[in-house]
Amino acid sequence: MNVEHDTRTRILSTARELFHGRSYADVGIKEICDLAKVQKGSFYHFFPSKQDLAMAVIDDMADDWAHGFVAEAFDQNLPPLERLDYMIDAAYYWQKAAKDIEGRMPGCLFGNLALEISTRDDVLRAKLNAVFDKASRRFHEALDQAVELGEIPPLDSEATASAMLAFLEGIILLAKTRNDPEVIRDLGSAIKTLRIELAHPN
Amino acid sequence: MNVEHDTRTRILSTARELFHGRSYADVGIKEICDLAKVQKGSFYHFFPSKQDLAMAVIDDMADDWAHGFVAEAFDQNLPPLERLDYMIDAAYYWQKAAKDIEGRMPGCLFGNLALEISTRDDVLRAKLNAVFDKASRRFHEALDQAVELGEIPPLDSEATASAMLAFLEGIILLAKTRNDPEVIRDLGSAIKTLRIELAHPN
DNA sequence: CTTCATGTTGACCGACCGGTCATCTATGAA
DNA sequence: TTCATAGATGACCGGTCGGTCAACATGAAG
Repeated sequence: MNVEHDTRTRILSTARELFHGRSYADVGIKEICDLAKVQKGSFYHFFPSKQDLAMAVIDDMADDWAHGFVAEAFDQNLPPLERLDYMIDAAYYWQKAAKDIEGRMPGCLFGNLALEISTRDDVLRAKLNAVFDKASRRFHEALDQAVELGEIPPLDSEATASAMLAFLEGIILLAKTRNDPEVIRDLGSAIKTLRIELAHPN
Repeated sequence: MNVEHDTRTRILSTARELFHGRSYADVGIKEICDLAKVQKGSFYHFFPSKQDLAMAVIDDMADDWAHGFVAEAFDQNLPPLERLDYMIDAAYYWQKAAKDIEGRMPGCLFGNLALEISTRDDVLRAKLNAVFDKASRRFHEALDQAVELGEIPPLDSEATASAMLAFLEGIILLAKTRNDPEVIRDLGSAIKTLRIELAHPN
């Protein structure tokens, strides 16, 4: 067992929770250490800086995400268009659960961090961008398959995929501002109506 | 002339710029004072706390916004559906101008603040929510008029309006993460395809 | 038994945080 | 001329920030 990395893991998951629930700037290293029951010197043994911690947190969350409900939602056995609904549902239930427990909607960690730090830290911005790109590719794939199966007419699937991801982030943003996860369900159904036509192949 | 309020105005516009370009937590009162050429004591003469400053900044920006290009975009003389494109265009040009000057996309001040502080400060959250509500009403009105004019079939105009606002915020978020204002134009066109049907009137 | 790497401890650093306050100045009305 | 008020000044507060460091514990390899 990775007892050797237990401390690191504890730091990581504590930081993830705190960053997600509040913000990057608002959470101090001391607070993370206290909650994770780790000494400050130990922290800096594993993470050279707060920025490095943020990088690790993003990686960690992106992994859990990709192998968790995103993998479920974009299951190849599901009809492509149903995957979109599944993704919305997953976001809804996640945020609802969080709100039921903590009383407030944390929103999407990636979206939160992106808006908070992408003007200040280009490295973190690039990393978050990569996460979004990867997510966008899932939508892209689903759309291409839907076209192949004749479920929808041909369209600019790459741009539409990005638009769908943007819409997902947007409704989570709005839901968080309203502190009401139901917004995700109420508006989320519209994701399938989004559509960007193929450019004229002049 | 309001020389009497010149100091206050300088604080306000400086804070607005800094909050918009970076974040709430990352900008200190000292920095605002230095840039606005105001003494700290003077600052606290006008604003009881940083939170009050944020409130004022949001009000200030919301005013400029409502009377500025939002008023233009949602001009009653424009065909309803064109207003949507106009709004996307306005967002695009604004962000592009900002990037050309400062090298980075600040995104939407309201969206930025909403994700950063709405889990920590319910008063500010409520204020931002009100701003979004007001913006949503413009979309709502445009949609209702489009239905009236027979330009689009009847739909749940209120929910669709919210979805459109969410989409706008979402593409700005994605564009900011990519640091590329073109994203707004490329994806923005899809806003008109968003559609939420009326609930079954069983 | 020694060596060395991995990890732990907690005191410590300078800088900065949001916020306070006594003091001073400028203005305009009585 | 007096007086009240609005505003400006900058030193000061306790606390926290991200980060450093030398000393120490542990355990496996030689």
